[in-house]
Amino acid sequence: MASGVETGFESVRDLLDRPVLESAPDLLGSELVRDEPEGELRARIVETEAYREDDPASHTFSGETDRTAPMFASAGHWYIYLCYGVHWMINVSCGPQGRGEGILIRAAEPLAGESRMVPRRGMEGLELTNGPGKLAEALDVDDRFSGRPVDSGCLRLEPGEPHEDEVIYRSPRVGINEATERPWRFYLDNPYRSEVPQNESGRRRD
DNA sequence: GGAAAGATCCCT
DNA sequence: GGGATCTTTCCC
Repeated sequence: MASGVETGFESVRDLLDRPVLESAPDLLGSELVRDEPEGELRARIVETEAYREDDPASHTFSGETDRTAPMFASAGHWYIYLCYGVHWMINVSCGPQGRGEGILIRAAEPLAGESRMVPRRGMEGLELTNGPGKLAEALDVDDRFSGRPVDSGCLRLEPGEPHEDEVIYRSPRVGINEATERPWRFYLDNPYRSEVPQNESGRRRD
C-alpha cells in the first residue's frame, strides 16, 4: 500500500472487484509501481477511463478474443495493447471473471525515478506522463505485462486515494468515436492530467 | 488473404 | 493538420 495512505480497501483487488463505474474514479490516487534493477519508478494516478462490455467504445464490446482475454479475467489483471501501431495503453481488469470491463490509466504524476523517465521520453516535466502512451513509455511498459496480476511482479498497483482537498472531476472519454456522450473519464485537478484536444465545435465540457 | 481502423503523440 | 507504424479484426 502507498505509504501513509488509508483507502478503506484491504487490497487493490477489492478496490477493482466492483462495477467499473465505481472503481474507475476510486482508482484515482492509487500508485503505479515499476521495479527496475536501477530502482523503483512510481507514479500517482490522476486520470482514468471506464470501459464496459455493453459499451461500443470498448474492445470487449464484440466479445472475448486472444488479445482482450485479460479484460475478461477476474479483477486486477493488466490488459496492455498497442494503439495506432505506436503507443502502449495500460488497462486494469475490473469485476468478476467473465465480465469484460476495465479501466484505462490515462495519466499519472511521477513520484520516484523521474530522472530515468526523461531519456525514455526525450522530454521532461509534464510531458513525461500526461497521456496514456506517454505514461507507458516513461515506465517502460509493454505487452509483456498483459494478462499478469497487478498486485505482484515488476509492474504493480498500490491502493491510495485522493488528498483530502482534491475533487474528482468527470467528462466524456477521449479519442473514441462511439458512445462519446458517456461521461466515463475521471480525473483530479492535477497538472499531469492529459491535454484534451479541442473538438470541432471548439469547446469540450470538462 | 487483403484491407481498414484504431482508447495517440509529435512535428510541421 | 497530418504522418508514423503495426496489430487485430473483419470481410471477402
